[in-house]
Amino acid sequence: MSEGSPERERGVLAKAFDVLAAFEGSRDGLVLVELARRAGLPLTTVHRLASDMVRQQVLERLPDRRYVVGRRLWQLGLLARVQGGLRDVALPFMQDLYEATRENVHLAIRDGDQALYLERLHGRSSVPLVSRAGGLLPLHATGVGKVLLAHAPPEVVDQVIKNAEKVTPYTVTEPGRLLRELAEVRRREYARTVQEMTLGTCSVAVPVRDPDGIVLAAIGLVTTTRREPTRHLAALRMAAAGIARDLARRPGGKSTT
Amino acid sequence: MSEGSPERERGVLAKAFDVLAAFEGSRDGLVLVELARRAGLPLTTVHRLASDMVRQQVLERLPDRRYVVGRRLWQLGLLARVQGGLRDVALPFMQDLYEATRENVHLAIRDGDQALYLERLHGRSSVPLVSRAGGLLPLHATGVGKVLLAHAPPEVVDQVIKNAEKVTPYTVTEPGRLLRELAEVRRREYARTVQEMTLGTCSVAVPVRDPDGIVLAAIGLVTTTRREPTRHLAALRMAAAGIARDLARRPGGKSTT
DNA sequence: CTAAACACTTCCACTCTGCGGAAGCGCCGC
DNA sequence: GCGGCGCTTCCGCAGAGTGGAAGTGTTTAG
Repeated sequence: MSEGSPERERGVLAKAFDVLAAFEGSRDGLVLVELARRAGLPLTTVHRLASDMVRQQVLERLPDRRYVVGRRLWQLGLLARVQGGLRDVALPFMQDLYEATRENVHLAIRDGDQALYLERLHGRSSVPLVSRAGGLLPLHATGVGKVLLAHAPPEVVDQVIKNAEKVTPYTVTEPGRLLRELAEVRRREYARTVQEMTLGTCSVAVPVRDPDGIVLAAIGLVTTTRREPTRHLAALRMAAAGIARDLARRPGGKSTT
Repeated sequence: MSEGSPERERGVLAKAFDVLAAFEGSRDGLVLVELARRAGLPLTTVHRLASDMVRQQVLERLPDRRYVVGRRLWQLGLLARVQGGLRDVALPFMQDLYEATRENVHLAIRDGDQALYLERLHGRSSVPLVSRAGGLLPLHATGVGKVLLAHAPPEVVDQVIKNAEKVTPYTVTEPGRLLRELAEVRRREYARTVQEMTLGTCSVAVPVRDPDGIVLAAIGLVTTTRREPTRHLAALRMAAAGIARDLARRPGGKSTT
């Protein structure tokens, strides 16, 4: 294969996960030929792998020939305690925050040069967003992302700034401006964005720290531009402090990553 | 292999999912030898498979040699829209229900002869429980389970009743008594249990129906025995009706399973 | 109505991946 | 120092997995 890695990299298992990864850009499932195309594998190979995974209930084949990710993968995925179970500790505080504000509530961690959303709470009256649990969004264009970036190692900051692209016309991508923003985030301990990820929305986010003061995650709110999110700053900080407190109280005390 | 199924069943993929399944009974991760034992596979085979899955970030190996399920599997698992995305539709209603009652809120579907929990919401003051999202519990011993069982095909009811075992001394397992309870659940459209799954707790659950009236899921509350859960019946029914209404409004209109 | 396009299934000769017991290493407890 | 435990590496080879080709069935366009 052309990946420049050990040729044993492309065994059955690797191919199976290529197939599963193909669903990441999909909303409504994929027919076999499209699945093969996205996975970058021959049709027959994908046919066989997909059939095996349907048998395992990892994939499901709908009557209209589309494949979707199956419940078995969902069940197995839930066995993961991402960031040491941070999501489970944070969830009650996120619920409190949702109740208090009725806005979208996000919890995210840094995953390389992106923000990985651990959870998103929202109500039926919350502004619709592109974020979802398990999803990745740019660090430079989101509130939680800016908090995470502000506390990232310098090489990550350099990489993100070098590759920063506009998502909306308002997305800040100029290196100098971004660096000043990140310094401001560290100084005042919160980030605020206006229409940088989605037009019509703005956000505010604060860091969640471990007992050693290391920033593990960011928690944030997203509202419409008609509602100023920083008025919820006190509530956000209370939620972040509560999460930090409960993390400190746990036997392990620290995350496993 | 001795499974009596097609011999191709035991390929690499099947073994890999055997390995992942081994984590289902685990809380704190597994060392290699324990993983091999639980997966029922030779040590060398599991070593190779586990190393491949670590490379894929599907598993993670901790400094103390334990393996845990990794964030990649979590991310891929979240691509599944179990029961057609029912959880996502139901979540705002579950949040409302949690706010109104401050108790554990469950959403479950029937998975063969067990209850599969799609989501569980709880606060820091809610009574601790064994249930978790992605987990399975017996149909005959839980509130949501009894609702699901009451609306299951007769062969499922027969199987569950035949195999019913006590989880606590209060678990109802006598066939006649169970059948009468299920008839009562159908008549009054809710189930109530007292200490059948966990001592000190009781529960109430109601059906969630699709536009054709088919019971898709059950939503329920679990409280301590000191707090009568049926006083929340009206709130539960409102939540179930709201979920049903939103399900009916969706383009697909129906679940995909 | 017909042809083209598309999605999918099955075949099968062949390659090379994946197999797992054995041997050996390192660490820990007694 | 020894035994037990967890883990890593080796390696010959059997058969699992490969994928292009051919064929089937359905849908779409003219």
